[in-house]
Amino acid sequence: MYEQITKQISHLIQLDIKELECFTSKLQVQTLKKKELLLQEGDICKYAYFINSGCLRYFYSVEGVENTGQFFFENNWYTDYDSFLLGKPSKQNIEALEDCEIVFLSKTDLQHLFVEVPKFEKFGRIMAENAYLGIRNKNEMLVNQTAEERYLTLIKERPKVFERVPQHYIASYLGIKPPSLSRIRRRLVHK
Amino acid sequence: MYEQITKQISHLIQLDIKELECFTSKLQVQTLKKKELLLQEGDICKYAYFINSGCLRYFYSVEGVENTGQFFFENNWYTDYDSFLLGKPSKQNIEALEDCEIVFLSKTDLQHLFVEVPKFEKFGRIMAENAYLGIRNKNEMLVNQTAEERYLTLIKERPKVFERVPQHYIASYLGIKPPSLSRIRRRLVHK
DNA sequence: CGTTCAGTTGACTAAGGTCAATTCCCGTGG
DNA sequence: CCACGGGAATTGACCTTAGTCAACTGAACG
Repeated sequence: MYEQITKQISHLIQLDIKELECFTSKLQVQTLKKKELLLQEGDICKYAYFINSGCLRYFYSVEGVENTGQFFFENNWYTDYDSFLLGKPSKQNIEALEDCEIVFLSKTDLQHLFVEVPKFEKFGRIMAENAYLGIRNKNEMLVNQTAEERYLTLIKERPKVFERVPQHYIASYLGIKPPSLSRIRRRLVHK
Repeated sequence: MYEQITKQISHLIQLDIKELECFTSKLQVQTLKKKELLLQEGDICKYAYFINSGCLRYFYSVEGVENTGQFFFENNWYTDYDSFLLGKPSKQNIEALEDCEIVFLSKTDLQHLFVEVPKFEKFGRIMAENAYLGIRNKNEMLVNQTAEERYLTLIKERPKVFERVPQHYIASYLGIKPPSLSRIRRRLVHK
């Protein structure tokens, strides 16, 4: 159940059996069917989620239009850090794109962990740093590249996304509508 | 010299005189003239910068076009976290928009600090969390709002920016060109 | 088989970009 | 004190890109 997550943690910080046990005792597991929501807009995000298997996306829903921010696959963490840190209602929805097994850790348990085993502060820092790097990367993509360049970057760097995610979600991730993605694809094959 | 920064730190973590001294002993100061660069694209960002006075922006330069990411004023930290954390060349330029006094802390000193005074791990985590929240906020603005909405949000939430920053930088921050910002402004007064 | 939904395509629209001319603002030096 | 120079901001004419809407195709599933 917790092999993947403990493997990752051990890679990050040196822990003895007892400390590791203290960590895993705080974990919970849940499964999700495809299309189910792990978090809904308006909820306060009280957990950090680790994907054992499956695939998630988060999206904003603005005036009925969905705006996909990112896709996450197995062995990755995700949480709406904004809501999680500040304890305010989330603007995001987190949805299963496939059936998923999710391990999760509550904010209060994480805070206890920081006190009981201060080494976990480092874990907390690295989580935050990774969250930063992820959104920063997405941001640079949106700001510095054209839609076509973003598409090419995604194909090159994360071809897996195209194998596991429907194209209208990819369009939304790229910041365009499905017809535009179609046209970009057509332009590119005709070159 | 270090009053502002120590005040901020003390607010974050409980430190005795000796620990605080350990921190300040690692700080350095530098001044910048308006338009000077604190960091140039291609450099590896080895420092975290705290603004004692003045105002900075960071921007990307892509095919000769500048792309402003954010403005920072006194009593705020900034660093190119991507370059800082990963030790890779920065894609950003950090420029003084006014004459500045900058306090800075090197990455190696920060790492020593984490070892000498582990409480500073918390400081590191909060720095990363804030960096995340900042870019996350900017990203949501770009992704969920139209150019006009972004302009109105900026006026409402950070009117100071309009008092201290030339409009062509603001346009670039909003993700548009100066003529477009001009037209948005005109449309709005005629309503 | 028929329903449903993703993906594509065409015709048209809208938002923002580009380029160039003009005006405004401000600092500097005669 | 005023005139000039230069960059910032505005404006107009035109262009490019993506969005919208609707029709159509095709594959998936019950």
